[in-house]
Amino acid sequence: MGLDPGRRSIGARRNPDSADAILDAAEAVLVEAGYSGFSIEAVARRARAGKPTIYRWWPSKAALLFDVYQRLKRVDHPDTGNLEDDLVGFLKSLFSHWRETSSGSIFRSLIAEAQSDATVAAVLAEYTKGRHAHTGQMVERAKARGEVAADVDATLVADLVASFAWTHLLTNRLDADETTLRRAVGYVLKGIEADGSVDPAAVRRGRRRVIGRVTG
Amino acid sequence: MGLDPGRRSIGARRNPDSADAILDAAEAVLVEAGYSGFSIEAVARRARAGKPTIYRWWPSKAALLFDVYQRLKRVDHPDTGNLEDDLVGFLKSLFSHWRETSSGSIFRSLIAEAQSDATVAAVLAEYTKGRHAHTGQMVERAKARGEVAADVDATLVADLVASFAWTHLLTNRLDADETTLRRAVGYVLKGIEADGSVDPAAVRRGRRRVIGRVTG
Amino acid sequence: MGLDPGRRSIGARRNPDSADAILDAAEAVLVEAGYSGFSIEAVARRARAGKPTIYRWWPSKAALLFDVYQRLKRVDHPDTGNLEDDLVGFLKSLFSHWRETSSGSIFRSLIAEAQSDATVAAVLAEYTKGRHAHTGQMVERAKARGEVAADVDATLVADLVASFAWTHLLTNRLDADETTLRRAVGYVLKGIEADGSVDPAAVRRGRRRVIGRVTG
Amino acid sequence: MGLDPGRRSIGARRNPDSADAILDAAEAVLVEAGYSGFSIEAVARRARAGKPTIYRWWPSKAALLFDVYQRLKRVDHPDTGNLEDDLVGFLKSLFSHWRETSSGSIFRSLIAEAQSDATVAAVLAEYTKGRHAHTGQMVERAKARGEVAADVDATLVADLVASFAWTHLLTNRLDADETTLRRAVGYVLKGIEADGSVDPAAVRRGRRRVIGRVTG
DNA sequence: TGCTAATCGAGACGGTACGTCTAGTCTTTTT
DNA sequence: AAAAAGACTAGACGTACCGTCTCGATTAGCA
Repeated sequence: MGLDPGRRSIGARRNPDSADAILDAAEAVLVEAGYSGFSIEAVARRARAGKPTIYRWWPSKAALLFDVYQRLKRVDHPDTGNLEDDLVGFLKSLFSHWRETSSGSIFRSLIAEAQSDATVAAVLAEYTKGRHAHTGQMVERAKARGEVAADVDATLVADLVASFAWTHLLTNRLDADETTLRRAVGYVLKGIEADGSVDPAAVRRGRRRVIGRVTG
Repeated sequence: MGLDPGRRSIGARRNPDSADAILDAAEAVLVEAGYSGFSIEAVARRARAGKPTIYRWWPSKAALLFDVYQRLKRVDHPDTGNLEDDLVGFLKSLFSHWRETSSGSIFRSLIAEAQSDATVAAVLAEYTKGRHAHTGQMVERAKARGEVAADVDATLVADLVASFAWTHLLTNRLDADETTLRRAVGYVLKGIEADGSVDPAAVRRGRRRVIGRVTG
Repeated sequence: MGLDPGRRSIGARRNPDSADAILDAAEAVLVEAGYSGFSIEAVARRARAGKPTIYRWWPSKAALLFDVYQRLKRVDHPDTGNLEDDLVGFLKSLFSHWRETSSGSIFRSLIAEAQSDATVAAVLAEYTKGRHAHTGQMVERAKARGEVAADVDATLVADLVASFAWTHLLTNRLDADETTLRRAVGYVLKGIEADGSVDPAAVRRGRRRVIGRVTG
Repeated sequence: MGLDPGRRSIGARRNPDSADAILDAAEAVLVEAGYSGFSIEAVARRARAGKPTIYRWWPSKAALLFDVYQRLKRVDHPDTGNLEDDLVGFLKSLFSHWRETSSGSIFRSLIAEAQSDATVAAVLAEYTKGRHAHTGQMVERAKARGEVAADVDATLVADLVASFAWTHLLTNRLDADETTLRRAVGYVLKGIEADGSVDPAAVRRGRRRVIGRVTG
């Protein structure tokens, strides 16, 4: 861990060991004590760092959280050649990433922090926008393949999907199974109206229930 | 406001004036100082109430927030006889309610609070579940009318729609115009696939089977 | 003890059971929790009485302490026919009374209380004056027997002896053995005994009154 | 007063300005509001100091009182070459010191505090012991001069004299005139002189007039 | 090589809020 | 009329953090 007791200044420039020790400590504190126990004071104690050292490099609690999150965040947007699988795969990997690393706790904390700190909110908004654009590319690829209507707002679709993920994170429902994720994605992709025509469950069972507008 | 300086005990039972003054003060503090400035101490000061009086009736900051929210929350689930209009109307009224009253700030704060306090998280989860069930009834009505496939998971649809609302609240995007809301609802209702008619299984097998609007 | 759970009002007059229960509880609280844990609140809880009931009959914490003390205080001023034995006996019985009942704690508390409450101080002063007069009677009896010079200030002697007792109480030194008490009394006595020989007043007037054992 | 608004940390060590401001404030609060109005909160307000700064250096209310008292306490034990004058002088200077500075209030408070806090009691006991030893030296000097019998317990004499002072402090009787003090001291002294028969006035003149047990 | 400047751990500082405790007052209900 | 019950405002308790500050030590890079 970053508990290097003899860590000192390395001269008139940032000591990367300190930065690492602080990020390590921040993650550890968050995991062990939760967001409510996460304080600059606790991180400094854990990292054997002076508080000013933290404040020098991270202006706020959230900035620190953000860096910790960035260090962990590696969610790929798969390209299976099929939008449903892309989206389900994205949600699955995001959920499991949030569940199995500390990144879930961190991101929750970040969202919470944004509710009381406007600058954090701005940063989070910016970040979210970027992520939506990124996720939206899966939809754009589907458009290019002709899977999806050309006038569909890819960012809005990304927003719908990401929103679903966010709220499940925020309400401790990251244990959703693949069936539920696939069903949710299916609703966005194919709709739920009676003559939207495909029953996803039926489809999965290998049968089709044609419901409407079928003639002859 | 509730700044009744002469408020006293009314005997060995709860004084509703005090309760009101505290809820009023809580709302005012939240509006004026934001979630970061929202403290029991500040509420007590504003309400001219003793802290123990607050703690006697609300075990936590969140419990107080919750009551303040409940006092304001009046979002109806319209019954227009048409699911799209129902859902768009629901989102519109929810967004404007959050935008135009303090309930938006309060609910954001509540979600934030839930991230650091497990009991709040539990209460919020319970509440959310109830709201989803309620919203899901719009879908159930549509099912009954035959608008929506019988095996659609109404709660999941409600989840999708509510998630969209939550994230817009949490990221300061309550200014979404009706067009955007209608489009988002439309995606869930009708799907986004090119002609609403792709058999995903087929796609998964690399082929496309046109299933709808098939003539002859 | 006074923990009668079903005690009720007995109508439009003071309920002696309540008074007793309160005094019992006050004593018990003082013994169990010490002066720092002694509060009207705690006494009310212990006595299963309402705080107003206590305040109705005892205007202050000290008034209650005083009554509790009075209930216990039974220190006799022995008359052995010899002043030294009288005073030593008095101190012995006072020390053991303070040591072996709760009255020591109570009186200490009373003195402490008097330091922050002027009305208590006044009551205590009055009480002390009365006790000194009482104790002084032992000296007066000795005067009558000719043991002590006629112009000795009996109250001042009582003051000296009582002061010794007070400070030993206040500094947890009630374990003084009889030898010490007798020695202390002895120091005071030999100066006032009829043949202790010098009349201080006379000395101050520049004259000497030889009192005893002078020959030639 | 100590109302230095810009007082700040001077690095990772105690700021003597803060300490002074706090001691000043403590004394002022005690003088102005009395012991009942003396709270750490009030001292912090008065000193413009944070409560934790006070608690960092003084573990309890009493520790603070003690330091304030120590700052003021300058009672000399005079050496007039005559024990009576030494003791009367000591009492006179102690009484006037207690009367004319705030040290009287402070010491009273300290004694009161000791009645509810065992650690304070211990400190006070230690302090008292030290003072008695100190005062006892006046008696020891008198022994060396042959004024006092060799087997007299100097500490016990000091105890008797100090007890008299304490109780007068605790019962608002610091207005005792010199005659009373001299009489009280006289009572104790005449009993401890070498043969119970010295004329103090004569001693003061440097001569000893044997008055008792004189033969032929 | 010696000086300057930035960085480090450390921890004190003035503050604010926490959640609990007690003070003393008040009113209703019960006897 | 008095007791029980318990709510009320008020404010102190001692603790945890906040974000800022100053210190003395350390070391890179410039002179």
